[in-house]
Amino acid sequence: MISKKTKYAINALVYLARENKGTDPIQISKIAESENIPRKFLEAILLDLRNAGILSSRKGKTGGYYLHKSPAEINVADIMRLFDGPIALLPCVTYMYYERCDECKDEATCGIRSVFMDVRNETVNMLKTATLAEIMLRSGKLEREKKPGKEKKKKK
Amino acid sequence: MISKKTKYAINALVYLARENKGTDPIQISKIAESENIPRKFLEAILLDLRNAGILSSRKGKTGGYYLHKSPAEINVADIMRLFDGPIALLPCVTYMYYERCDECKDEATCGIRSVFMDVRNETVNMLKTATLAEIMLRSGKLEREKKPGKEKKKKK
DNA sequence: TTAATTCCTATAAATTCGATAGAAATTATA
DNA sequence: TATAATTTCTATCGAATTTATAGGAATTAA
Repeated sequence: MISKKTKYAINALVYLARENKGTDPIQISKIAESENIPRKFLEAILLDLRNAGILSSRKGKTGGYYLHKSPAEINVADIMRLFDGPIALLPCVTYMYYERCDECKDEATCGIRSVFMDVRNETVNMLKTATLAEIMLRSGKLEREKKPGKEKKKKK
Repeated sequence: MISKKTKYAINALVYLARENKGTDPIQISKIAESENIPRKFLEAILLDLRNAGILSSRKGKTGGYYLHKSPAEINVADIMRLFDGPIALLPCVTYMYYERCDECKDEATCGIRSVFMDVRNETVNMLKTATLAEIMLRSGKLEREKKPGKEKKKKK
């Protein structure tokens, strides 16, 4: 399971991607209220995102947060790594934070490692594809499926 | 990351699958020593595996543990679920232990949920395929690749 | 009866998670 | 220049989880 921090972060980012039509930054309290995130907790999260170069901020009155990159450049894999650490399920199959399993006999021939290596690769691929842009696209699609509107369906 | 419990469990199971040529059960201490697992900790793990119907045991002198199912019927997904709970990364995309995200507005149109649903499906598929038999097969393959023996290579 | 084992219950230290409190620094604007 | 609204920083805290360990009861072969 991902942590609440990561979940809150993704929700906040999607909100910012959606709402940021104008150029004005959006305040913490507005995001917190809209996304049902504890105010003070969100504060720390946004700060981390800013220090990671994903968000920018303006201080003082009329201050707030806004995306530092385009929604297509921000992906879930990076957010998860920032708050929860490696995506891999075993320390011996991470790229960045590799650590040997102390109980392991021979890593090179470990069948367990081989399995979890495949899982990591597949998962990272999927989560890298999951950008804010992609997430918004999916919501849109789901909404259109939900209420079959008056527009002609192109599919099928 | 999976817990040490799960990692130890998988290692112990693979060991049992490999070693259990004869019919005699294998003792906790032997597994613990061979796989570098704290004795008392392993005790609890094996008990859980037994209660889950994956291992059987014999008590008293000459007692020990052995597989209750064939290596092809024991998969990593089940082991992970037993010790670490759901494989899904969000509570709203598990099959067995579904729980609504309290901060969520509309689950049916949630783009985040859609992404994590895909990830869960793919991961579960891979981990179900990862049986003890499959893990042993992979080790064998890796060993053959490591020391290119005298046998003719069939591949390429 | 003894020795060797699994089984059971209780506990404990260390770490992580989710969150809050309070005040300092910054900035627009009246 | 003063004020109000905001981000930023530091510190702390309780609860849950993880990773074990201790000690003895129950079981069984010899």
